[in-house]
Amino acid sequence: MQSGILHRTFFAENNALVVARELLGKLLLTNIKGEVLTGGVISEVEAYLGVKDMASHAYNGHRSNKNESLYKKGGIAYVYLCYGIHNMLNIVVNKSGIPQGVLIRGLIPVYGINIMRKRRGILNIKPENNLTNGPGNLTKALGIEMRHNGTLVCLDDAVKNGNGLDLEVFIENRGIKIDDNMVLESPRIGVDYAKEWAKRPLRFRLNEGIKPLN
DNA sequence: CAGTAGATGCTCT
DNA sequence: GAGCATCTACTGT
Repeated sequence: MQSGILHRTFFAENNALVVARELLGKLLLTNIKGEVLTGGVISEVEAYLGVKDMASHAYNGHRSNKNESLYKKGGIAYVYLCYGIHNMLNIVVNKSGIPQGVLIRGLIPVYGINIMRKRRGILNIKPENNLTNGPGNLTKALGIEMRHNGTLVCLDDAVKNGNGLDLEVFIENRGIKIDDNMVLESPRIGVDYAKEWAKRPLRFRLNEGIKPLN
């Protein structure tokens, strides 16, 4: 895979399982207008496998204004509000009509640490390794909001302004290799209601102690 | 440490 | 009106 912002084909031509695993070690970055670049290395993700997956918002073909983004062609953001407080970021994957996504749950902070602290409202109070851990925390640190729902997060030649210059939220490859022995697999968080799907190992995270930088 | 209550707002029934 | 793909602070060891 080339370095730089990922291309839409990667998201649109792979399933959530493949993309989830591959996103570990990539950089999730935000360039919110008028602010400094913020973000870091993706360290934790979950795959949501769509219509058959009881933990998915698209289970059994469920479809509404809220989750409409999931049904679009991969390579855009699916952002929704959880517990009335937290914005959750998924990357939509697979072809149009196949509603799969990858939830971003954790980052190793790299860029714009002070801005991220400011957005979190913790300044110098909390230790840095909690700055972008957890799906609600990282969206807050990166300035990701509901207005980003449905927006492109990668390059797409077929789309107007798909050259990456206008992206506020995007994913980059910096050539960080994540070997299988660096990855922990476990059940997903907060989906106990999903019966047998609650136990499937669809959560992937970097082993503690491995902190790839640059 | 582990366990839990409360905050909070929108969608769907 | 219920129920959420959560987080923090507070309790009790």
